[in-house]
Amino acid sequence: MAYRETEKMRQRKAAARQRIAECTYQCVTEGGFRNARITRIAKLAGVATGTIYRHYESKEDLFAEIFRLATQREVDKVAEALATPGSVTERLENALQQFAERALKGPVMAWALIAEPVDPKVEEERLAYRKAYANLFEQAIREGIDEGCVPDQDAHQSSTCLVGAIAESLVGPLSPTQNGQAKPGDTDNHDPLINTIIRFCIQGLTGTRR
Amino acid sequence: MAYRETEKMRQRKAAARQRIAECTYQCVTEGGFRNARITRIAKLAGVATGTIYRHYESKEDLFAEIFRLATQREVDKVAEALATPGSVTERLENALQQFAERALKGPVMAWALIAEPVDPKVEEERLAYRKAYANLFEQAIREGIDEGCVPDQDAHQSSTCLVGAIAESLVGPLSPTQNGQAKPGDTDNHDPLINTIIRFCIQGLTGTRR
DNA sequence: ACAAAGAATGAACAATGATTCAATAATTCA
DNA sequence: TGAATTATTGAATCATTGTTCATTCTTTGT
Repeated sequence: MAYRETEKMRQRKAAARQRIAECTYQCVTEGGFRNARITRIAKLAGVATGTIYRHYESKEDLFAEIFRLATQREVDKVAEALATPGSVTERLENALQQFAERALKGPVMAWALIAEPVDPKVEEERLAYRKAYANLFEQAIREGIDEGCVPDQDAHQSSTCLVGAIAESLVGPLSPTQNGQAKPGDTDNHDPLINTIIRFCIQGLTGTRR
Repeated sequence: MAYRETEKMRQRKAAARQRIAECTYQCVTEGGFRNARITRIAKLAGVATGTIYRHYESKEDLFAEIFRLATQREVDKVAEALATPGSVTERLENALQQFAERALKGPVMAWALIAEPVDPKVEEERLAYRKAYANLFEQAIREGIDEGCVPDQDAHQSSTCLVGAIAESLVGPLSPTQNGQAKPGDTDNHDPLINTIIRFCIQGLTGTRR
């Protein structure tokens, strides 16, 4: 016996894996999943294409992991906004705003996560994460119902509506067709859009004019 | 000169084109766009694969046409429901119900139209049709605002929220993963789901509890 | 019936990119 | 150092399907 994986090697491999993940993330950030080629990722990460397959079963697996990673960040932000002190409606408003603002700030990635056509395994992740969002909102709605500031309702269904309303509202502005060649000074003021979304959702939940 | 296209030929060609369209529609109804192979469609339609290319530029073009066709049917139904006599809210409720019921009755096609990952050209059609839905709802909302039964608001944004809420609510029940092997007596009662959607949307619009 | 023109055929082709794997390099430890 | 083991490489391979096109069959008008 003359070779046993040592700690140093383990770390080096972990670093390579991480670099691959980061470069994939970067590729997706730049052009979505469809345009992220394994060869391109490998080149970016400074490894051979084959090496990627020692770290990930397949392209779909790699993409699914990156999808999870990217979405989890967003889910965490929403969770954070919902965990803030304040009334349930305030917290929901914060969460929706957070979600929309972050999406509009990183439109390509947001579009990749929300609406880009993706491979089945990645689509599964998307489904799962939409549920994750819905669950967060659902919990907040439940609290609202308990506190009495939100009327009794099917919290799960309502949260789904909420996720749909915000996602759909963003698809237009995020779509690459629509977003084709962003104008140079494209710092559109999205506040009115965000405000309308928030109003619609809060009203939908509470049935109270605002 | 010895051959000139005659009326009979024109009709025969038109019939072939239509048969191709119908068979594509059927394939999509059975397994979505992804599983609809050109060869399968050709066999179903009783023509050679090459023949399909005398009628359509490419697979994407064919699929885009079928997408248009299928979605237009649904758009028409929604338009119909919105053109019914009654108050704006009643009509909106009818339209939402119509949309949801039809989707749940033909879940594979509905999923293909709403959420299945599709080729770019088809995705464009989807974007266009989502706008078509939104425009219909937008007009109704405008009428509501004029009539005074809906508070003043950005009708376009609101209609988008509305489309998103209903689409998202249906994605879960429609998704093939979730819908995997439908149980034999799968005539789930979807009324509660539909009612929640309607309530959320109408409240979102009007800010009035119901 | 026949020549001209077009339509239909479907096996072969092409394009795309993910994946493999034989060869090579690097690492470990006695 | 060198043998054993593992990691890396990247050009070649594979797999999947949409698309083409030389050939064959139909239609048409004289």
